[in-house]
Amino acid sequence: MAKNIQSLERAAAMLRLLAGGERRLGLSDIASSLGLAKATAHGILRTLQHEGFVEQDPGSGRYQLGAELLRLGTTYLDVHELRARALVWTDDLARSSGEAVYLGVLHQHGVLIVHHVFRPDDSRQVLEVGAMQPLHSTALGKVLAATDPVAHAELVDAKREPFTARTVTELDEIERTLDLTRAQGYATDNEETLEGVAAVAAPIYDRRRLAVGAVGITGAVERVCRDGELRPELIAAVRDTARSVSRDLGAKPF
Amino acid sequence: MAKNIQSLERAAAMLRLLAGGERRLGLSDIASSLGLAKATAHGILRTLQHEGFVEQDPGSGRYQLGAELLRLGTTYLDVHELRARALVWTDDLARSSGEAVYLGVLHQHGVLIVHHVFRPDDSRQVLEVGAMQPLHSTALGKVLAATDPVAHAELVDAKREPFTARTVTELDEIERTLDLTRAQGYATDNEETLEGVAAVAAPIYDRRRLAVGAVGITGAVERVCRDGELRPELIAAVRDTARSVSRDLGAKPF
DNA sequence: GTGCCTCGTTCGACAATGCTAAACGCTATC
DNA sequence: GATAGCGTTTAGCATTGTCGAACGAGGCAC
Repeated sequence: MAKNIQSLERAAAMLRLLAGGERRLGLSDIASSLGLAKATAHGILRTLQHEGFVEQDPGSGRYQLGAELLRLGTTYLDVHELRARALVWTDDLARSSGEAVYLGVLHQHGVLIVHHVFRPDDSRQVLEVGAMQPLHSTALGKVLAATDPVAHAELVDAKREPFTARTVTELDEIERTLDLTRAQGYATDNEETLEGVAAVAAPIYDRRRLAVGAVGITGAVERVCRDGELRPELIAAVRDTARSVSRDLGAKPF
Repeated sequence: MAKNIQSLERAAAMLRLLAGGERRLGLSDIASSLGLAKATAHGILRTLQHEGFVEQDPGSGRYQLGAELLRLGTTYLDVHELRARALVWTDDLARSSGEAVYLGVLHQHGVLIVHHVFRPDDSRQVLEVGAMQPLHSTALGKVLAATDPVAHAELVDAKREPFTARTVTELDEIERTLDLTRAQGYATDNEETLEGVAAVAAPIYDRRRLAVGAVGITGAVERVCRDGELRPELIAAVRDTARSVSRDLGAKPF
């Protein structure tokens, strides 16, 4: 394996550290967290600051993430082909289902939300684009783990946190769920991630028949479930949407 | 001035290049655009790819921005203090004015939108968080240029593009507008950026009385204007919101 | 089908580059 | 007013990233 550039790896580690820590971090904290000399950390931070990737509070001297990350992150969305193709279909799905729609792709150890359509009512909702969801408990995550080998490996390696009483963390049982997901072409999340919240998701394929993402809806269990199971018409709507997006991406329907 | 880390500067230039180019770029294009040897560019790109900041299309081998940027950019919003304080007030402003609300901060040569509340009706709207607005023609930009010396310098240096027939590009006239903005405490954009669209904005100050951002509303000129001027009640609402956020940030009201 | 061109990638050697450790000025604290 | 901690700067060394050239794989034209 070829060698990567040291200063870049360290800069990336700093950005992730700043993203993880709740509030701003001081230079000494950053240096000791990464095992670097203060001067080394300072040189990297100075450059990152000059480029807009980190900002420094003038008063305390502490560092936090910079605005350029927001600008570039938004640009990533603009270029994202899957997201662009899905935009039309997800709006329809939100309207027909009456629930919030999420579009996610595999990123590192979880699902990165790249598109989010609000539930079509006037309630206050926060945009979750850019947020991460776990692989083992969410509908989007199970779909990706069942259809993308890389996602599956990530799920096996990850520590599977129990979020609610219904969260499945044992690998054997999860594998059986993934087999079922592959067989029926969709996955559900019945209060396994959040109490009172259920979800359905289906995979999106590209022209090489590789899974490139997943689309699904999420809503209060009282609305999206009946007799403890996801309502069939919602499952059908989600699967139709996934198929439509796949076809837009060039996947053959047979 | 201290020296910055070369490889980091080059990596940042690459990310910006990838953000600027419409579609994916090839290695040779990137290397020649930045005046680097192909091997040098490849080493940086390989590291950026490993860290998730760029992705490579398996088929064509071309490079594009990576998902980690979206994740970090969203985290930037979560940590953003001004945005957090403004969240409550901007919702109220959108409801009372019936128009879309924007919150912006100075970034590089323009205004970066860090918060956007949709106009409270059922029309289809696209989220503009992460987008940039010019300093010389928008209400947010004029407010920042009038109250932040750094923003003012950026405005003077920038090339001021005429977007509509009403866009003011001459520096003398802009300076007079900025004087007026300082005197009355708000700025307007009367079809100077987009035909048929007008805006008002007011500055937000921190506890040291330094301008840290601007908040404003934007809407169709038929709704927000009367007799060719912004409606006074909208101006008052925007200024009230700006004052409330400033007070939340610790600014003394006197 | 074959040649050619261009692409992304790898290799090895050089020296420029970024790293380390120690000292600096500063602010806040007690 | 001494101290402890902060972010920052400095100087010198050797590690590190850079470069030019060569490699192998695809794609296009003919």
